[in-house]
Amino acid sequence: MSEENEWSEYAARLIADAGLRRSTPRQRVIELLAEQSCAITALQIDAALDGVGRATVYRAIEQLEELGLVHKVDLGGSAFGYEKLEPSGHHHHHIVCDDCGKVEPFEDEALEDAIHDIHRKGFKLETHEVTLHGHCADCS
Amino acid sequence: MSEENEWSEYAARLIADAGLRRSTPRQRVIELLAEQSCAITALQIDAALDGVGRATVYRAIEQLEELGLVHKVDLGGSAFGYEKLEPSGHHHHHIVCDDCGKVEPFEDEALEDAIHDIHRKGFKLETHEVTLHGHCADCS
DNA sequence: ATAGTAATGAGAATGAATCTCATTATACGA
DNA sequence: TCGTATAATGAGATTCATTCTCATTACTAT
Repeated sequence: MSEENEWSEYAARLIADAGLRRSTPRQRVIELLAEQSCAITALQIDAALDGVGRATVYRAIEQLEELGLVHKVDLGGSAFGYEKLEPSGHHHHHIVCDDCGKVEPFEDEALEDAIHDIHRKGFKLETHEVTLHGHCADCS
Repeated sequence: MSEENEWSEYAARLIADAGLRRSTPRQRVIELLAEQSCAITALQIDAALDGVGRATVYRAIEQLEELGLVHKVDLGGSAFGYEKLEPSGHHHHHIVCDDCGKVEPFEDEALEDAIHDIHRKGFKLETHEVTLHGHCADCS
């Protein structure tokens, strides 16, 4: 099974388990998010899905976030980006060019290890977000 | 010299080097940022400084950011936070409770080491931001 | 002191995100 | 399958952080 389908079926299951209905608009948001390999903004989703209202897009994202299916990331632009959270835990972080706004995903095992070694009394840690800032080759 | 004064004098120097004038409103923004031990929003700065216009606060922050004196952080709320960047490079990251919004700073040497070992071809890295998300003791 | 111009503040404008509420569609029991 | 309860939706209004405009003020160098 492709990773996209895996995630969207996983999402459908958690939605059902939460007692929410399987509505077409929400399903379309899920499928669009499933196709992305990196973050996408709420307004991009809204623009991509004709016939799905903006409010529905934001509501769907909010629910998916609460279920731990989607992660909000600040990529330096004017709007937030959202990306799916694989049930496997596999994920990437981002490098942002502060000049042109270009975003590139990256993965680093040592970084993940260091983060998982962090424990803070009184906090149950769930997710984390790492963003590296700098200048890309074109802007240097 | 206290760390606050160190930073605000460093900031004043970079402002001057950039050919900008030493204006009272901008100086007050710098001093307020210098006093903070963690992030503060633009509107909090605006509210704290009577007689300093909102536009001036945002403009000052923007300039300080460009000079590498201030760092913007997304702490999950509706507005961004800003905090001073010590010339020594000494800094902290943040743990956010996704339920109540509480923010706590933390430092971790192993994490910093792992980040400094990351190199990405075609990118000149400058700063980084790490945010851990979870639930605090009160919300668990 | 004065001229040149960076900087400011009040308020308007923008734009992402949220809210409202009348309408529609889904799930579930009969 | 039908009917009902109610979750979910969409259009548009609203909120609120941030940015822009522009006439006025105040640094700075001469």
